[in-house]
Amino acid sequence: MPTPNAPRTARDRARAELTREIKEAARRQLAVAGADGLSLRAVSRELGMVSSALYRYFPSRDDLLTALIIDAYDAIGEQAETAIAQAGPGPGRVRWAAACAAVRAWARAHPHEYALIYGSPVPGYRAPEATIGPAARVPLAFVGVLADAFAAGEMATDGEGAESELGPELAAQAATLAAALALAPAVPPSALVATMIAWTQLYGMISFELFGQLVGSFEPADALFGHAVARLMAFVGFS
Amino acid sequence: MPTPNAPRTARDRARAELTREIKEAARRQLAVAGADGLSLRAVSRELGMVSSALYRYFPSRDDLLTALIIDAYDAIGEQAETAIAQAGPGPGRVRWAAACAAVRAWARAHPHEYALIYGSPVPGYRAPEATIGPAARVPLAFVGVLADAFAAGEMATDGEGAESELGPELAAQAATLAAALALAPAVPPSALVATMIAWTQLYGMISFELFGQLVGSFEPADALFGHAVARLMAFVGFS
DNA sequence: TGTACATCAGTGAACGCGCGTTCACTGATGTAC
DNA sequence: TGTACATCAGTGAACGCGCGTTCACTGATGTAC
Repeated sequence: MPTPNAPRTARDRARAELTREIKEAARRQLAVAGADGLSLRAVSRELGMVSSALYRYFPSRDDLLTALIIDAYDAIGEQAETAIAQAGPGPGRVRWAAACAAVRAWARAHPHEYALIYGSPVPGYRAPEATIGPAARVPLAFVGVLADAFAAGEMATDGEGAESELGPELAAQAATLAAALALAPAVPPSALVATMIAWTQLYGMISFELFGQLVGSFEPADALFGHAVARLMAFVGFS
Repeated sequence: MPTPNAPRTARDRARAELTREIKEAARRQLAVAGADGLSLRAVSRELGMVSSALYRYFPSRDDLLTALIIDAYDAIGEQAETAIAQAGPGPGRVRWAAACAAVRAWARAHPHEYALIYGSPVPGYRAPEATIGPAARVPLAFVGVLADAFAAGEMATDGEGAESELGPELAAQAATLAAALALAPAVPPSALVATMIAWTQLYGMISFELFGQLVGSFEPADALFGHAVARLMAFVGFS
């Protein structure tokens, strides 16, 4: 009894496999030439096909690029989610730290895919809506850890002054977001802001490391990363 | 009496001016096509010249790119330095905040040049050593503010526990850097690490804003930025 | 001040290259009866 | 189970394009005497 939605025929199986191989070859291309330099002809060459054959699988170069972007977002998101799950049901700070380490590990293992999704945008390429969901997985994973920690009563509450510190505009943005994510009222807006700051910090540190801005100062970056993650957890409010 | 080192002849003056115009046209090209897409032919077209004429000014495409990179680093560095100088001799936190705001303002005003220097590296392009000095100006500007604040006794010292918190590897890296920058012993290594973290944070936030990762959450980012800068100053130790 | 020569900026043609995409085609695989 | 037809994957040639770089050249600008 075959799995539902699984390819039925040999043709379907061959198609699924070739689609995967095309994306793999394209990912290898990314490393050599970057997103701008991704070339259908180079991909087809690597697969021993004629370039026009790729059009049976992807309607255009941009569609292939989109597929790679979605895959990359999904991969790094899944890595974060898995790390959180494997960190088990202990204190939230363990899951948080595991997620940070997982994101960095994925980035270091796939620097060109990381650059594809978090680097400077490719001029002339407009990311379609289908990328929005996958792109949100990593930040949502962090928010999930945060919400669980609040539910478990682990978080240091800043007292009544916390919200006013945000200022009216930021408080409003955070409240809107908290409502949209169904976090209110358990998770205070200030914690959401702190998470966003922690996430931009994580991103900044990984990008500096990968893009070579740390060369000559804090390289290798393991110690700096570990230290920053620890400090950031206190900043977000993990006890 | 002409300024020393100033162009003497009409030919020299024309050369300096055209060099400037070429770089300006190239910067406009960056916005359209990105660093990868920067094309000598497009630049020459915009200037009404034949493409081979550019070789009188830049020996190759990569050399033009290098010139743009150095200019961009110098421009954002100078912006930071100027902002610090204009913030006057008051408390260091005022100069620090001014520097953060200046860096963000420059990035928003020149997003494509920002992407050129801080975005994902262009595959196949190797930044020459001449970029190292200009690249260091912004972080050094922050370090300068930090050192002044320590000299003025403004910084909250963390007590004797501060260094051990760093861990041996990070403490060693920071100590080496502090010595190289002639900051020891006035500026403790932990403050240098905190500055580095603040700088990666600043970079992460600006990049997220510019590269569109904030769309749908904390956009416009002014409030988030102001809040983060304030929190980060406390983190670094400004009182 | 005037002349002879050297330097330099810009031209236009050409080189060899790689690219995305289209199109009519052949032959293999799958489907309906 | 066997046959007739439809679907689909992959081919190879071609389209029009833009690119970086080289090279011999012309004419203007600068310099030395």
